Amino acid sequence: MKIGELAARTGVTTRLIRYYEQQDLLEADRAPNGYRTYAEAHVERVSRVAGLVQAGIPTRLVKVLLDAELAAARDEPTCPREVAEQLATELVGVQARIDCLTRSRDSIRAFLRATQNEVLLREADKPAVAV
Amino acid sequence: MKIGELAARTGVTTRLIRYYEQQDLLEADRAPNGYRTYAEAHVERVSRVAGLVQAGIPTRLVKVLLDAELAAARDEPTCPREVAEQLATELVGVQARIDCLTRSRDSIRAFLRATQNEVLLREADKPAVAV
DNA sequence: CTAAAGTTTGACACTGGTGTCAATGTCAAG
DNA sequence: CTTGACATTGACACCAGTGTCAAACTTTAG
Repeated sequence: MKIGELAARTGVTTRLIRYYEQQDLLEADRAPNGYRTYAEAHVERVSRVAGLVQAGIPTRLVKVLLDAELAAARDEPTCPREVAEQLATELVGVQARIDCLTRSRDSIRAFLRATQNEVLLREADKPAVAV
Repeated sequence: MKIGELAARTGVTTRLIRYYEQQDLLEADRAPNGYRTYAEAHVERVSRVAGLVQAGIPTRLVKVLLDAELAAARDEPTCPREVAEQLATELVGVQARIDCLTRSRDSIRAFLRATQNEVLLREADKPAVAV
């Protein structure tokens, strides 16, 4: 699939897809004509990247995270001490973000509930198409 | 307490505290000499603000979120339909971020576990001083 | 009284993530 | 072959969040 389709399927602009590639978060094969070509797996990847970036993780770290994820997937026991420590550090940062967001989510819910707007809640909770 | 102390206690630079105030996320009383003075409650508030901003919520929205939180605290049934809808929208965004981060957190954990770095995990999990 | 530390406002500047535009190339449909 | 949709690269630009520095004032310590 070409970049346009990938963009459409992920809701991420082509501009950003190229940017992420430039930041080394993505790799793309090239068709003989120079066009980038993507496989199914890239849809997921792009969504994840965009999600993390939107959640305030700088691209540099997104790379580290996703790389570790890959390494784990095909369990490579190789892990330079230093990388592990960096991840551990990052872990607490991520957890802090989660806690903070969770708290806000809960207050938003409480607020909507308290103001007779449960209707909106139902709508918001269902999808869960999150990546 | 003055801005310096507040900064020390929250780990947020004075620069940012002033910035947040300028963005209308914070209010500060002024001592006769012009110095900003803060109450205990501000420690919490500043931490929350910084946390949300770090989690990728733009300051404009942070204001909306925290305002709703306050309103809910002293249950004001007042809630312009429009605000409720904005919050509902924001809610799904927040939830998406949470899901994405949670997923990454779990993979980091799995990775560290898989590479015999449990030691680091213990360290990272304990504190939970999150705000 | 003086020196050091803290505060105030304001300005300049940088970085990272994005939008947008331009010039050029490729491909598919009429 | 021409037209229109989509790709490519590269540049310019913008905004938000931060850092940092400067000049002036206040307060605290010695």
